[in-house]
This record gives sequence, structure tokens and C-alpha cells, in this order.
Amino acid sequence: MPKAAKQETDIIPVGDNANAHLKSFIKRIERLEEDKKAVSEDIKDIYTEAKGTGFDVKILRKVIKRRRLTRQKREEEDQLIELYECAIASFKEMME
Amino acid sequence: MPKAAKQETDIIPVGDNANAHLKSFIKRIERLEEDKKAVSEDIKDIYTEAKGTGFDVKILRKVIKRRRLTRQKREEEDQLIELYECAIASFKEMME
Amino acid sequence: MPKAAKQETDIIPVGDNANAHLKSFIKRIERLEEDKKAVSEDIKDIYTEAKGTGFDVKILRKVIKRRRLTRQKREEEDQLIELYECAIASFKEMME
Amino acid sequence: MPKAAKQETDIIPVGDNANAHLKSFIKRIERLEEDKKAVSEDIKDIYTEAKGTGFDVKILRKVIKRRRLTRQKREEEDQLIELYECAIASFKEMME
DNA sequence: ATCCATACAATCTCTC
DNA sequence: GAGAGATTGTATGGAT
Repeated sequence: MPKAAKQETDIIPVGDNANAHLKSFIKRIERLEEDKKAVSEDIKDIYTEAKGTGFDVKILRKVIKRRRLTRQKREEEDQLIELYECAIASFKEMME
Repeated sequence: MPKAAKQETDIIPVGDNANAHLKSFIKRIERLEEDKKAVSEDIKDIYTEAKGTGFDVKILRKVIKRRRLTRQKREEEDQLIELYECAIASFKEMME
Repeated sequence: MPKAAKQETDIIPVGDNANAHLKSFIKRIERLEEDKKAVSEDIKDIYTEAKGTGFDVKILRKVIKRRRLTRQKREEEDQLIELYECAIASFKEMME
Repeated sequence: MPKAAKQETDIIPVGDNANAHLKSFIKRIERLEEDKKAVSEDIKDIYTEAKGTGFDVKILRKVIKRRRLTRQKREEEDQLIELYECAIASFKEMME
């Protein structure tokens, strides 16, 4: 088998093989985007349902956002602590 | 307990029942948001994989966007055609 | 004065006047973008300065981000409380 | 107090001095970030104003982006020319 | 020098 | 339809 041809299909996407790969990637991505859209619609439906039960959608959204921010902040704090610990460890090593 | 009062908890969210409902809505929404995030990450992974195969991610994104827009346009056209057909059918009926 | 011409310059941006307006908008925006860039550079300089004084830039960034999140969360909470108050007020009105 | 110790507080951030420095850095950075945000909002306001005058914001953004890219390209070209000139000058010197 | 992460900008969607 | 809010795509900057 010609070496050049083989290399080409493996490294730079050229030729039929590349075309097949491309199609495969596109297909997979578009499939997942459909899934994502479906999930988004499910979320929207729940908000509509909540509204039908008398809840204020605006407030509900805020509550959920607030919960997300709380989680985020906690994660940030954990990361900060980790960073501090790394810094202290480095400092200790330096002092040895 | 009067039946009317019980019904009310289903229509206007007040009291323990409302609280339970609220929790349920939040739980369901947050669950779906996780799903959505997971799907987004899967999509990102595919782009990364494509990149590893030598594709230009930026261009690939453009291609997929184009396809989406084309699909949208086609759907809109189909709907328009359907509308025309309905109009023609109505017109024919009127003329009978 | 011809009425048509006057209307045109006021409602749809066409003609010399529009051109002058456009230039003015572009000039103002580009001026502000320069300002913004300058501020960004000032911020970067401070980080560099802090680094020179022995601070860990990564940690410093995290600290600032954490503070920003704290502020954001507080704002979200305030907005939520406001929303609650609006909802209660509406409810009261309904009951009158 | 030994002079060396005092110096140290300027080089490695430890102790009260470091704390004061840290606070100062944070304060300055947060101040500038506020400025930056204000400028961003000013820019947004101008776009809104332009919209009110009948301009298409999306297109206006594209125009400004184009101008920025053009400027960048021109600057890069100037730098390149400068490089050439330096090279030629060196060459001339060598030939003397 | 490249890769990754964060941050900024822009577009698009949903609500009122 | 305007306005905010969410999401996505791009670009800059930092780390290795």
C-alpha cells in the first residue's frame, strides 16, 4: 500500500475517507442537537405546567438560578481552598 | 374538610401541598438541566474528536449551522405550501 | 420644503444625514472601545504588579471571582425578595 | 529591626503588610472592573440609540468589526515594513 | 509553541 | 415587538 496515501487519510482529512468521517461527525452532532432541543422543550413544558398550577414562572426561574449560583459559589470556594493548599505545599517544599 | 378547600390547593399554590409541588418542579427542572448539560458536553467532545482527525472545528460549526438554517427554511416553505393548499381547497369547496 | 424628503431622514436612515449619523455612531463606539481596551490593560498591569510583589495571580483571580459571585448571589436574592413582594401585593389586591 | 526582615515584606507577601497590599490590589482591580462595565454599557447604549434612529444593529456591529480587522491588518503590515527596513539597514551597514 | 480555560461578545429565545 | 435572559461562539491570555 502506498505510504503517502495511507498517511494522508490518517493525518489530514482528504479524500473519500475524510468525507465519510465528516458525514459521520455531522450525523452524530445533529442527532445530539435534536436530543438537546427535546430536553429544552421538556424544561419549557414543566415551566408551563407549573404556571398552570398557579406558580409564578418568573419567580420559579429566579429560585432555580439562585440555587445554581449557590452551587457555583461553593465550587469556587472549594477550588480556592485547593489552590491555597497547593501554595502552602509549594512553600513548604521551598523551605526544606 | 370541605372538598372545595382541597381542590384549591391544586389550583392556587398555598400551603404544604404547594410546597411539595414546588419542590417537585424544581427537582424535575434541575434534573433536565443536568441532562442538557451532559448532551452539550457530548457535542463538544465530538467536535474535539473531529479536531483530532484534522478537521477545522470553526468550519465544521459553520457547516452544521448552515444545514440547520437550510432545514428551517425548507420547513417554513413546506408550511407555506400547506397553507396555500388549504386555501385552494377552501376555495374549491366554496365554488362547488 | 418637500415633506417626503424630511420624513425620510427622520424615520429611515437614508441620504446624507443618515451617513453623518452613521459616522457619528461609529466614531463614538470606536472611541469607547479604545477606552475599554485601555482599562483592560490597566487591570492586567495590576495583576502583573501583584505578581511582582509575590502574589499568586491564579489565586488572586479566584479571590476576585469569588467576591464577584458573592455580590451576584446577593443581588439575585434581593431581586427574588422584590419579586415575592410584588406577588404578595398582587395577591392582596386580588383579595380586596 | 533588621533591615533584611523589612525588605522581605516587600518581596514575599507575608504578614500584615501583605494583607494590606492584597486589599489594595483587590480594591484597584475591582474599581477598574466597574469602570470597564460602565464603558461596556455606554457602548450598548449607543447601539440602542442607533437602533432607535433606524439602523440595523447587527449590520452596524459587522461594520465596526470589519473596521477593527482592517486596522489590525494595516498595523501588522506597518510592522512588517518596519522589519524589512531594519533588515535592509543592517544589510547596508554590513556592506560598508 | 500549543493547548486549555476563562472571559467577552453576539446571537437567539422567551417573556411581557 | 421590545427587552431581558440564556446560550453559544470566538478570542484572548495563561500554563505547561
